[in-house]
This record gives sequence, C-alpha cells and structure tokens, in this order.
Amino acid sequence: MAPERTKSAGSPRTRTEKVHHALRSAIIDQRLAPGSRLPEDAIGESFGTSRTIAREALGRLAVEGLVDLIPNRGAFVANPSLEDGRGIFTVRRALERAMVLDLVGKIDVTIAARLRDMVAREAALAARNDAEAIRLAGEFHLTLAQLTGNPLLLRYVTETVSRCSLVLAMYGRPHSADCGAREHSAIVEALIAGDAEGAAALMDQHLAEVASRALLSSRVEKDIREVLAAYAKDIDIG
Amino acid sequence: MAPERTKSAGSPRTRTEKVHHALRSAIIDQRLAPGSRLPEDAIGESFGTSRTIAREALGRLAVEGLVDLIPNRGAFVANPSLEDGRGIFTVRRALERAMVLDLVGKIDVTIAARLRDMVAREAALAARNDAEAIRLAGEFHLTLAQLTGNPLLLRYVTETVSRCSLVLAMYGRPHSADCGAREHSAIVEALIAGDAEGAAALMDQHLAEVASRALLSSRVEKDIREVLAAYAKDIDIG
DNA sequence: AATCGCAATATTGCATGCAAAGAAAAAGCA
DNA sequence: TGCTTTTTCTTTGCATGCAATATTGCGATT
Repeated sequence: MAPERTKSAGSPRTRTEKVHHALRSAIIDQRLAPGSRLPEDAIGESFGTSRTIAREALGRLAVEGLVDLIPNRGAFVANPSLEDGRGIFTVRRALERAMVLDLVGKIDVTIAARLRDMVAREAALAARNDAEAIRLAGEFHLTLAQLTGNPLLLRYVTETVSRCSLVLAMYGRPHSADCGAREHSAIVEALIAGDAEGAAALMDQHLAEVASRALLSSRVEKDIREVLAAYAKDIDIG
Repeated sequence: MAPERTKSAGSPRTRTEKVHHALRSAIIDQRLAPGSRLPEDAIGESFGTSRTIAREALGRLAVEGLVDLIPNRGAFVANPSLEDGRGIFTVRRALERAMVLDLVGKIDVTIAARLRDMVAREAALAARNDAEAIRLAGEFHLTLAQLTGNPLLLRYVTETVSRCSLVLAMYGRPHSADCGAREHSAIVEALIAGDAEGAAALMDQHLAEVASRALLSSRVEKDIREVLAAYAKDIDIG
C-alpha cells in the first residue's frame, strides 16, 4: 500500500523530470532572461520531445515560482521586481538563521575540518569574481543546509539561493563579490565554537549586507511601463 | 515582451489548475490518507477529465511535496516520517516568525478589524473539530502571510501549513484542536499593539505547542516494513 | 509444499491530433 | 491617414491511443 522508502530518486528518470531540471538550470544560470517567452513547441523541439513534456515541466516550474503561467497565453520566465527581490532576501534570511541555529551542536571535528577547508578554497578564489567563484560562494550556504539533515530546509534554501542569484543578476552591481569569504569564515568559527546566537547574528548580518549591496538602487527597470511612465508624464499627448 | 503584471489569477481557470487545487484540498482535509495510491485513471474519472489533467496535477503536487511520484509506479499521498515532520515544523516556525516580524507596523485599523473578525469566527467554531474548523485555523496563518505582500513568503507558508496538516493527520492526536483561537487572538493583539518581539514569541510558542502536541509520540508507523519488523522478529519463519 | 519462472493484466510514459482562445495582420470605414 | 472590424494564423488546452514497465496470478519444477 505505501510506496517504498525511496525519496526523490537521485537522477531524473522520466523525460518530464529531465526537461524540468534542464529548464530550471537554464533559468537559474540566466541563460533564459527574465520575462522571456517559453513556447511549448520550442521547448519540445529543443529537447527532442513532444509538447506534452514541455507543458508538464512548465507547470511544475510555475509551482516553484520560476515561471509565470498565464492561461491561454503561455509561459514566461519569472521576472521578479525589486520588491520581490527584497521579499526573497527576507525569506532567505529567516531560513538561514534557522539553519544556523539548528546546526550549532551538530558540528563534529570532521565537519569542522570540511567547513574550514571549504572556506579556505573560497578565500583562494576571492580575488577572481567569475562564475566559478560565485558558484562556490553559493555552495557554502547549500552545504550548511545539507548538514542540517532537514530535506525541506535544504530545498527552500536551495531555491532562495537560486532566486537571490537571479535577483542579483538583475539588480546587483556588476562587479561585487556577493559573498565574502571572511564573513563565511566568521560564521564557521562561531558554529564550531557553539555560539548559536553569534552565528545566527553573523549570518543575518552577512545576508543583510549582500542584500543591501544589491537592492539599494534599481539598476534595471523591470517593466516597460515603469520605464515609459517617467517619459510619458512629461509629454502632452494632445 | 514581458507579460502583464497579473500574478497568479485569483480563481483557477484551466482544468489542470482546478484538479490541482481540488486534490490539494482533499489531501489537506485528510480525505486522502497519507500513503494512498492516486491512480491517474481514477482521478480523471472523478473529475470528468482525461488522465492528462490528473497527471499534470499530480506532478505539480509532487513539487509541493504533498505527493510522492515514483516513476512507472504511480503517485501516492506523501507519507512524511516523524523526522520529516519535525523538520517541516522547524521551517514553518522560522518562516512564521519572519512573517510576524514583517507584519508589525503594517497593521492599520481596517486590517486590525479584519483579523479580529477572523479570530472571532474561529472561536465560534472552536467547539467543533471538523474539517471546516481545521481549514479555518490554517487560513489564519495564510491570511497573515498574504498581508505581508511577500509572494515567496506566502508560497512557503502555504506549503508548510499544508504539509503540517499532513503531519498532524499522521501523528497528531485525533481530537486535538490544532490551533487554538485564543492563541491566535493573542498574536493578533500583539501585532496591533506593534509589539514585534512579543508577537514573534507568541507565534513561535504557538507553533512549538502545535508541534509538540503532535510529534511527541509516534502514533502511526509510517512504513509497512517498520510495522512488520516488530512482528517479524518474534516469528520463526522456519 | 514451497519457490521460481512466465504469462496476463493493469497502469504509467509519452506522442499525436483536434478544437478553442488570443494575437497578428489585413481589409473596411470614417 | 487613423481607427475599427474581420479574417487568418499561431499557440495553448485537452483527449485519445499506443508502447513500455511494473504487478499479479498461475502453473511448472524441485
């Protein structure tokens, strides 16, 4: 009656899952710009499947909030506003605070060494600011989430980290290192020391800084109407 | 190029969405027990649609974590373990804490009245403990999430509330009112008074109590194998 | 008599096809 | 020329059908 214990098989087995994951990666990696149309036909053709598969994948991405689905009109890559961006960071801060609090006390010597090693590797790449460095910085947060052993927390942190990258890509300053290795190091040390409140505060401050770096100014206007409104109000149509 | 600003149309328009929402309600209302099989045929027939629709709805519910999808085997109502349950509550507490903190200061007289009215209606149904009362209690949390104006927070709170219902269905005591109207009232009053830390503490305590009520004892074994293992060890097969 | 293997059955995975809703383009009117 | 209306065309929404995979029941074998 009950299914076997297998939770979420490692590699995607059905075509729908494959396309689902591929599309998600494409969106997160900014290969598909926010607002882009996602026609079922084109997707199916790209992956060598029928529209049915593309359609199912789009529906699932819509549940994840990465795609906007408009009935009878089609699917579009989500296009978070600046305000949405702030909201995403709010959620992320709450989640990672809980994550850090949960982690205190679960850190043994093995894990401690692993974390220190990871931070050291980050520091080594700190000078560069390419995709690799950015990916590594994000992975720090994902690793911590994984260490909690809480599947839902891991999923949500993964999602929020992804979406924060998206937001940073849209509104962040081009050449800012989004995560400082030094800040990560401080968090790790607080965790190892068992200082719950300290670690939580450091993480909170860390994310607050990342957010403020990005979200202070709206570098890109999100909607055409927002852009044009500024011009329209100076024009007398009559 | 970009789609119009319309986010998530109010009422579901496509059949897929309708079935999706209906199935979710059925699961949350505990009309479909955790672990139950969800055959595409039966669902399609129930709603008067084809399997295609049922299939899409199941895929979306799987993303939400309410359904387990096993390739070539079928769909099952999610069957969270006790540990999963704890993890879900951990996440929910973190989210709702952030929610309450965000809400303080956003409460004007109109909203205050609306919240008080909602709590009053809850109190009126407090005696009963049927599906309607349960639904209303959950809606309190969803309403608060909606008031933040944070779409991601709303989505995550919605998901965690849903999954907590599932967990309570599995492990909670049968006749416990899961959310006390009095506790909700206290939270609302703290919010209206602008007492951020107080409101956060009340919410945290509220959810901690709900969790502890449910998760102290494992009333139901999750997996058939877990159940049978206890019997098997007393039996000599030979 | 219990176990193994095989066939029959049920259910999922996926593609195709048709109808309808929207968008774009062309024609008609002021 | 500019605006409305109608027509065409693209794209989505959904059902059906076929192939593939897992499960169940039955019979053969040891």
